[in-house]
Amino acid sequence: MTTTIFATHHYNYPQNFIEMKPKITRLKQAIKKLEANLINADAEVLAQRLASHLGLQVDYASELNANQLLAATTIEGKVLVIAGAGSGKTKTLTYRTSYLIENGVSPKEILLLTFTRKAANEIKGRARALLASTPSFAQRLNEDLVEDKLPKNKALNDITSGTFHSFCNMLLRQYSGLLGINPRFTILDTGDSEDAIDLIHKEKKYPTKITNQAFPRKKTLQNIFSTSRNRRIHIRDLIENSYPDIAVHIPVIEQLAIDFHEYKRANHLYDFDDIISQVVRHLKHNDTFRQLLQNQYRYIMVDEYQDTNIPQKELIDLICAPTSVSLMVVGDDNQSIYAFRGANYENILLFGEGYPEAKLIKLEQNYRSTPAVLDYINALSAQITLGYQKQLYSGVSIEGVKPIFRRLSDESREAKYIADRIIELKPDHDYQDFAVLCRTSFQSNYVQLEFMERNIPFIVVGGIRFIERRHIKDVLAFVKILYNPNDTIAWHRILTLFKGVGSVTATRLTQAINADDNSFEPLLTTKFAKKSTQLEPLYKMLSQASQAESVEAIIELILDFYMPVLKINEDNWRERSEDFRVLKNLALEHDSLDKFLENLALDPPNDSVATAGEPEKGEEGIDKNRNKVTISTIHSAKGLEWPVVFVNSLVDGMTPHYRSLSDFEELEEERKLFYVACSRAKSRLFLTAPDYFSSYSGYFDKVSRFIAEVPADKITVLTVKQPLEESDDPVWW
DNA sequence: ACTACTTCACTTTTT
DNA sequence: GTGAAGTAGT
Repeated sequence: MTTTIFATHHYNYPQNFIEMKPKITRLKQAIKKLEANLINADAEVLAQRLASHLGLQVDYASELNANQLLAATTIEGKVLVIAGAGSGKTKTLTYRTSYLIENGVSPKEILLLTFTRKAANEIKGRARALLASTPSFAQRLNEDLVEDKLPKNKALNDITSGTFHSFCNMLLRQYSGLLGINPRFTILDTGDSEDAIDLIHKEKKYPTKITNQAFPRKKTLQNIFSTSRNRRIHIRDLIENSYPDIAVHIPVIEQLAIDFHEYKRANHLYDFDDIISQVVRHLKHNDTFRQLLQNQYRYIMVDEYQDTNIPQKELIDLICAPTSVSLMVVGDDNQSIYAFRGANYENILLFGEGYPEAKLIKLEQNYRSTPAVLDYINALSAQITLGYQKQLYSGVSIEGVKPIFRRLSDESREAKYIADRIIELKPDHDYQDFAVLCRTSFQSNYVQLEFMERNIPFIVVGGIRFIERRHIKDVLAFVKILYNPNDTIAWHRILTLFKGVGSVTATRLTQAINADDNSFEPLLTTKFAKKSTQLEPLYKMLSQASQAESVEAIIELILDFYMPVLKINEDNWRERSEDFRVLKNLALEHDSLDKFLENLALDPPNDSVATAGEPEKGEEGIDKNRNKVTISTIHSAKGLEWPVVFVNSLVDGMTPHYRSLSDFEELEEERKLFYVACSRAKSRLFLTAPDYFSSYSGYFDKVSRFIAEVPADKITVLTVKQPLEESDDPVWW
């Protein structure tokens, strides 16, 4: 029996474990079944495979390891690739893409779905570089191109790639005729959806209270509607199970969901869920549409499959239904951390159930971490109840340093300890080699403070996103109504900016405009016109903007109008207006309104980045702006890596988060989250925990169970006997 | 429609 | 313990 750290601690197991058992059993069976279809790299088979294509330009065999090569060259059938942390997943997809093309697959037949556009572009870009770097292929490409008078590298641009949302958005617009929908729709982000729900609630005059039980807030409602759709749970069941205190409102909420849906359809509005679900609906009911896509996309690759939700899985299944369509889904079941957004970890575990003939390939060689770190993350992996068997191994023989766990009296000490280690290791590293990963963004505050005091430059990832800032949403609302005058949510947002115009007037005015064939005249002519002196200038601005030549010109006009309004409404208008520069730059990059709006909605700039600290003076060869310590939430760190990683707040209640303690699946996801955090480290991993954590939610003082449950030999626990230089704190168990 | 008071929810957030 | 959002009263 292995000794674990803090073996004396007792942690309550989630109460619903018993109920979970049948589900666990089913999942385990599905896993076992697919494990039986595991294919391993057989040198002979691979050699044959490559030999049969003597014309291959890229040297796949020397660039990839055996299983990567297997995955890259298995191009028919349905395949699940379990790609462990740091196992070269992107590289494999890149080489597979180029292998497909070298095998004569037309780029137009390839569909590559990822979770960010960045990932899709990276794979495409790297595949292009790969093919271009082999002279004869590049030449061949060019010859084709001269012939077809196509721009350079057009071939790879023809690959359909992007996120599920951008793919579906494209389909809805491109096939609007076939599907019988209006292609000029606008996209509601989460906040817009909330506003819409609230608006409908008021318009329909539904009760706000039943027997003294308050009606849920718009945020809660949006959450319920979205979860209900993404996880395919009836609103009634969802509320009864997860929101029991609002059960009296179920009938009204169900009706509201229907109203919300009709409202969106009537006004050409799609929320994030609609974009996918509507495509799924059309695929199910429109045979022409389905066959069209099935014939077009013959080679489909899906990245991060563990984080797909049910509608996304259905979308893939509908297109991939014919056995002739090739499907490769890639993911790591240990890294599914987005259940709160509807991601369904069962998709990856049940892959073999949907495709009984499916093959399984595992990438287990890790190119990131030292053996000492790998040993630890393998031990963490062993604690995860459900998943494919996997054992990561390192190609590196230098053992490295075991992860270090250190408990400190409070969060400030924790931050100090982290800063100390950075200063200590700095001689051998750049600042950009370090990352501090936190369970919640709030937990980074102490670290930020400490870094500021010590002049450690840092960059914070996460927080309020650019696109969600109020003034950005305001400006975009103007753009939206120019594109889709039926965007009642945008109208409402604009009109209520003005003093004297409230919810009622805004709704009436919007109705008048929509009823008047979307002319802006009612701003001047209706009895509401004199509610605010701003309406006439608004009319003028909109009329001008609708004639404007470029997106940039439109933004300029809007800003001229909006700046005075912002000055009245916000004290920090100067600070806020800084963001408009970003907006203007984006406008320059787009030549049409729909592309501009689409990009902002589906690929928003990640400019919510706060920075501080003095850049290093005279440091050579390093971009000052980039040489900073990263402070990030664990979620935002997924897919990234650093030589030195710190994970803080390892108190049971913070990590795992107290809201997850009573639910088996939620606790399991927290465990995976910790796994993601630790597997970001290349050579050094520091784990820290304060002595206690207390808030409105309770008082927590046990070390995280994720630390406690791992065999003691995998980690170095610093104790009193190994004091740190300035350590005057007692060491806490 | 605006304001002052009260209540409530409160991780994570690739879309 | 804190902010946003909802309610009641002007």
